[in-house]
Amino acid sequence: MPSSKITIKEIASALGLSIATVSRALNGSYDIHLETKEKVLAKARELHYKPNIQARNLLKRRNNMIGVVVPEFITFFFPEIIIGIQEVVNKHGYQVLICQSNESSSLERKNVEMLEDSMVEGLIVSVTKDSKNMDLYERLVQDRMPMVFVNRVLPQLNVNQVVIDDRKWAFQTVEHLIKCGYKCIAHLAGNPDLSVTKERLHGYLDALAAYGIPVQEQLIMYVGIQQERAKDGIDYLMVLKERPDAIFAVNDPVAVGCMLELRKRGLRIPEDVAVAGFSESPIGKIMELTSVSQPTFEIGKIAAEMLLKQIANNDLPVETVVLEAKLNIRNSTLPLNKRAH
Amino acid sequence: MPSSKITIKEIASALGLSIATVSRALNGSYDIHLETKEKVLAKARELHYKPNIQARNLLKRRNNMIGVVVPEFITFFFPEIIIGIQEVVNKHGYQVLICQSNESSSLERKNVEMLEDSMVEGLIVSVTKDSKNMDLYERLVQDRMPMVFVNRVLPQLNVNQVVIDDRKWAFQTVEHLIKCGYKCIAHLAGNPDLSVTKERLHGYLDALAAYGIPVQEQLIMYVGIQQERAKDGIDYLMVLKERPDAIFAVNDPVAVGCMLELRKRGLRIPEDVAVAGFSESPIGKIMELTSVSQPTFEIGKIAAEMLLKQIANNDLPVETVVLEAKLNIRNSTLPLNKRAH
DNA sequence: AAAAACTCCGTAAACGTTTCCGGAAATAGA
DNA sequence: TCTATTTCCGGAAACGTTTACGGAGTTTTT
Repeated sequence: MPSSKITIKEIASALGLSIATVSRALNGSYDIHLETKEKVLAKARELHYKPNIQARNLLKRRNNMIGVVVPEFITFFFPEIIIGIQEVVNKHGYQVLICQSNESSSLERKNVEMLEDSMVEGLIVSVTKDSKNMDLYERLVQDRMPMVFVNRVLPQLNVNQVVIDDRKWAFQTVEHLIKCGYKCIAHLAGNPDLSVTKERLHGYLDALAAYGIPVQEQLIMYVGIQQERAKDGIDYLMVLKERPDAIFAVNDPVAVGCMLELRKRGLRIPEDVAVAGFSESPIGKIMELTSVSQPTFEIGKIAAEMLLKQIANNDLPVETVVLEAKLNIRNSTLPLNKRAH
Repeated sequence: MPSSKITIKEIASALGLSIATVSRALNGSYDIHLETKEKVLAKARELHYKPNIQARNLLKRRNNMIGVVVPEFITFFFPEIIIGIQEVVNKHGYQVLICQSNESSSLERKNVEMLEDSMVEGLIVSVTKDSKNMDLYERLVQDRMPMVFVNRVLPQLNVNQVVIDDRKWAFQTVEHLIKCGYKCIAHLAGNPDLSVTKERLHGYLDALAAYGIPVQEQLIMYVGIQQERAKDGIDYLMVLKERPDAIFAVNDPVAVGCMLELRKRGLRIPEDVAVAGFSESPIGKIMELTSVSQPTFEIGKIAAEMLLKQIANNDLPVETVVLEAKLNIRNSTLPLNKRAH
């Protein structure tokens, strides 16, 4: 019963030893007689001794914790990244404090400050969709807080990053649409301040340019990144004089929203309108949505490794790691000759 | 730049005060001259002073952390519960250490032990599908660790729980199928050791009994709780002499797996086979799956409140809270007269 | 046989706080 | 003016560890 009150001191007095000897017995094996070491270990087991890591941490000026801040963890994406992170850091004796900012930059700020107060040794961050806390992160960089940004980054910030080449993969996706014979390709973009929004839009424009297709401003609409926002995009696109025959959405939720909305209107996918997404999701897969899959676990693992390295040596040069991705083609986009008519 | 090294001592010597006064100035307002208090606060701001909570925690013998162990957090279910938990505990200055056991009871054990070593003040747990760590939790109960179990519980354990009445809602779901006119209702059950498996099976049997339908053992199959496992169930059920015209699945993933597998075989839902799930998921909703929705956020919130109460007073009687749920009827189950033929 | 080296252990300081206790100075009461 | 009270502050202990230092006892070296 007196389980949580057992300290090194109790063991010492129970055995007529000093706390120093007990500590040595429990930790290493230097300067300690084997016999007394075993006596101590036995007594520790008997009393259900658990070391107080807070005391240890205080002394060593660390706490074996890192913080993770993500915009949400309802969908599979960030949870998978987090699992990757945990897999790596747990092996090194670290625990992870996970915060979700619910896409609110003020909550994000609060979370980061809470983690700072908790004295985490480092931070892995993916910012909210409005990316508003530049000042906060600038201060943290200045205060030399080890940090790694993943997926949604702040390009202006000189800090470690783990990303994929959103621009390149957006290019490939749109190129695929072009090669399928789609003539009028719209883009539903995300929140304008988001790094991934800009990159993917860039890739879309690159592809059009590469194939000599003139850009039509009216085919680009910023709808955000949530499924429910797709309706606005469809409402708008479907009444254009020149109606698009394909849509490249900024991500899978929006693409899925498009598919549901198009179906509601009795339009066939891909015969009437093709749809492609980004950051392949389980739902997208089930709905046969063409999309780019990201190496989520890998992102987490790499980010964690970079962070641990930086914690160990805070003078390492800042690094950006770009991971590979993959375009998975499914029935939401098909070449002309394979489409039913 | 000397940001993280500023202690109360630095402030004291910079101002020619004792650390005691500085501490008083920073904390409360007793026994302190207003003027010196303000001087201290100003200096603290100037030096970017951040209190060392580890030292404080050591002294106060707490650490403002609780642990959460869930079997997974890839799907929406547990993340939503976790958000509910965080919302409550953050308000009380607590942080949450989140662990996922990946449905492995040995990893679950490791996680719990890690959390114990981290000296969390309490634990919220949902066990893995094989529910194997009874001894561990018994010890924790004996050691008076504040704990609340959610969703997947250990009924033999005398500990706080937050659940829904799985049996009742399974009953209602199957009753709905019966009232729709389905004559041969199969049940794909989860892992046999899981509390929810047993309860939902119970509800299924209750409903059959209530409507005088004889139980047919061959219509019940334990397939587990994962989407991929649904194929086994369909493979088996679809070759029975008396083929079922409705399936009640233990949860949404299995139900979704059924729908996909049935579609592959060209069977129509619900005309050829109806499908109902449990614990409504976003994917299920999109696929028009009839299911029981659980109040996930609420589960988290209530569990957190119970845990905080128990942390504050460890002598409270053990309690089981049963929350309401809701049966949402969709196109995967339709009454005879509404089905297309 | 004395000096040197090695084993093993205890003392005490340190990590950064909070808080009890006592005391000096200032104010109040008589 | 002298005592009683109040206001404000410093000293020091405590939380549970780890570890540098020194020293007693034993073993090895010369």
